Amino acid sequence: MDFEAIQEKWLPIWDDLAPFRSGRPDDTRPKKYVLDMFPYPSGDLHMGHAEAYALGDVIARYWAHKGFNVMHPIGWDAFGLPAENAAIKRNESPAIWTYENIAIQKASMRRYACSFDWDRVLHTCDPEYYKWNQWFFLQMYNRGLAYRKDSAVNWCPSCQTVLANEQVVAGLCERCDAVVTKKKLNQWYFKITDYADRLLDDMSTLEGEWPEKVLQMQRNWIGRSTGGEIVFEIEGRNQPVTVYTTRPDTLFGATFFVVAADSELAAELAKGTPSEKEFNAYLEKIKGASDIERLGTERPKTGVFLNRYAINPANGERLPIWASDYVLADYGSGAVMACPAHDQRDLDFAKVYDLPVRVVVAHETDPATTGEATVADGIHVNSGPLDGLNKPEAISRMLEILESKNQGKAAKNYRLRDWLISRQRFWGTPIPIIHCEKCGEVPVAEDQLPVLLPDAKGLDLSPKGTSPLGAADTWVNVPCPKCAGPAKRDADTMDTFVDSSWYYLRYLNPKLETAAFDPQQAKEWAPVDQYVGGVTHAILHLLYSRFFTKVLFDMGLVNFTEPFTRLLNQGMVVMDGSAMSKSRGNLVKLSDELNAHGVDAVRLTMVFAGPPEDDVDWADVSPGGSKKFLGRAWRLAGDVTSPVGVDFNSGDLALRKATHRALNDAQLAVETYRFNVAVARTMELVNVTRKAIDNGCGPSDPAVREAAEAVAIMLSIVAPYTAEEMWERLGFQPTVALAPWPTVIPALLVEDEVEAIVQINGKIKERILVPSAISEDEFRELALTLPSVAKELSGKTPKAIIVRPPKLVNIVFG
RNA sequence: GCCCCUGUAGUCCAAUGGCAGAGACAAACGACUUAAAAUCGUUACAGUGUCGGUUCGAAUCCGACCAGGGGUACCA
Repeated sequence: MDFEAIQEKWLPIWDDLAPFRSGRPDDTRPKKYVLDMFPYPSGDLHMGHAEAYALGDVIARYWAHKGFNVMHPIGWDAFGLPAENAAIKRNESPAIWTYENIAIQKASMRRYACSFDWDRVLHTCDPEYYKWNQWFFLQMYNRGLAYRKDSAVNWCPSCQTVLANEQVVAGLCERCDAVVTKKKLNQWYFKITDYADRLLDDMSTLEGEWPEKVLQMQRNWIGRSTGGEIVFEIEGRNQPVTVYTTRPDTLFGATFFVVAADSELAAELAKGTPSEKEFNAYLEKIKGASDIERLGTERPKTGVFLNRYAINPANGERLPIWASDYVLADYGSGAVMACPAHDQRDLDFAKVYDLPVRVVVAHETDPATTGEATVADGIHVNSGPLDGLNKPEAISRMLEILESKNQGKAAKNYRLRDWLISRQRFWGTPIPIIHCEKCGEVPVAEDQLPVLLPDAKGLDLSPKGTSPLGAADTWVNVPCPKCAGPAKRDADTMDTFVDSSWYYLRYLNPKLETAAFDPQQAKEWAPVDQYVGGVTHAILHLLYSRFFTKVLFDMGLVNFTEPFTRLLNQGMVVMDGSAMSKSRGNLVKLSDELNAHGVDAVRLTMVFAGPPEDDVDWADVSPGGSKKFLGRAWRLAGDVTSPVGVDFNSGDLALRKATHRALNDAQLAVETYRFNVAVARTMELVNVTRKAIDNGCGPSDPAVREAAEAVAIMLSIVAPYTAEEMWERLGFQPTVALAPWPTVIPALLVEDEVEAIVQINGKIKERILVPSAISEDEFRELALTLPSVAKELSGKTPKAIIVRPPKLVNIVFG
């Protein structure tokens, strides 16, 4: 079997037949939307793509065989930094590099036999696409969900650019390994925190449909906690400060008060005090601290006493106020009540500065001497009205007391922060806002969209800390839409995660000019029935897309609140136990593997390697073995001598049973993501059929044809070229991709007789053939009258006899 | 530190609480061959990370521990 020739033979035929076009209006088949995460066009496809798309293809092709109108689109996540870097290096527009790579990847996907609907392709860098990013931005803006604020962002002093969190690896810039620092910039945000509760609570509908791991990661990321807000008066300040705590029950144990050193509150409190100088010096020190230092887990606590006091609302005590960097400025109110006996961080701090530790929850050990804060439940002491209560009782009692005095209330808090979408980069979606000295922020009118990117020619794209767009004078300087005075466009571009948050809807009608997507089509196709992609996107992309979908629901544009009904995370392809990389020298090139073994063998190897969510170690698998198997399957089709349409009913019963058992097991396996098992069933059927041909019913038996046809169809979800060849050899017209999955005949799944085991005290005594329909009484009787069993029984009365027809009888003696 | 996942033949992996083996890789031997490759056939290989518990019965359920992997990083 010459796979090169076979590949060349079928590609034009598939182009012609386009079996996976899903847009025909007269198509009455039920719809199914299968979506692979779209690739970033950096170079050609690699082994990771090969695995992901092989798995997505199994699912898409399977449902097509099962009679569904499957939509399986592909596109490119085409904005992003690598294009910009390539552009700088090659001194040309990022667009050229991007579209070149898209063409390369597209050709590889075609060769890889991906069952994509090539009529639905989209590229996020097309103005026709990013126009709608801008439109969504304006909708967000109008709904109060897009806003600007100053905040400290990751900054690489060497590259002179802002970095996303994902680009900071262990405190270092992923590109140049410089130590990343923080820089304060005015940035755009989407208010995802408004949706925190819904993002969390709606996950109950994804239970069992998404990997538990992903749901867990999202829950942790959102990080909802419950507790209370407590109002502290500050001596010498009119305004009180509210702090959030999960442990209002320990308020009587508070011995000091801490504000985030980098917060405005800290600066204000320090001002004019004897501590001001010391505070400023401290602030300088921690501002210079890199993430590396910050990441040190054993980092000792530091801080400055501000010579100010807060009043504990529970007992009127004066609490010294400290400023420290162990309190985060952007969580809660940037200030905490410190109860060292029952909070480890507070205890660590108290130990450094010799602050008092007061136990309010009784425990065998004393935190002050052990250095271990006691966080467990216990009886409250030294706490006035809370004495004698346990933790939950004390929490609600304290909240009642505070509430009655207007000094606090129950509250929730989230770890989730708003989504920073500004990027100081060229190759992205321009933010459709114009800044006017007189009118302030003015949104671009919807009918003026898209705000096109300027020509990159002549622009300096090299990173320098400000957006390259700002230097495009003719582009950036525009009259204010409101007052016609001089104004400037916002020069930042959007995070590319905006692009991918709604692309699944654009596929429904990627050429639509009047809207981002067609709500009617969305009703018919969306949400996505099956999403397939890497676990690397477990948090950000999936969370953002869920957020967008909820906003769209609130806008009345879609009638669902979750974008992806089922999610499959495939593992990575690794080599010798570790991720492939050039520097490690363990890179396996996909094109080499394809040239050596053929597309089908590589796809089969990916699918057969193990459960899809596990990593595939290319050192552990055998594309050569896959190729051999494909040859065996293919030869089967050539051996069949009975004609197309022969009546299978007269075929060899044993082989027919094997065929229907295999079909049944394989479909069950595919539907539960056990693709490797489905392949094993196919291999089993091939082996059985081979034996039937050579040493059994012979090649002319109709059951052999039935089996070979089943193999072709089962194989076509994994190895489309081989399956197509088999289908042709079996006398059919192309394409096997549209052949219906054979209907499993239930009667052929039933065995007349099965081997049962008889146990005595759980140990196997006998194996007997019994009718599979045997009744419990008959089965028990049969087992008990076996000579060897009867011998054991003589004179003794069993304590219990467990009968599980038709598989097992267990006779238990005391 | 906290949270999650996974531990089954030499290797990758299967087994609704019911005979540990479906499938494959690698190995050994054999057939074919002048020989090799390819192909075909045969064989061998573990008692399921450890300890305890539940059960008539545990790879499977529960608990502790060990090992590997992943997520997260002072979130009050």
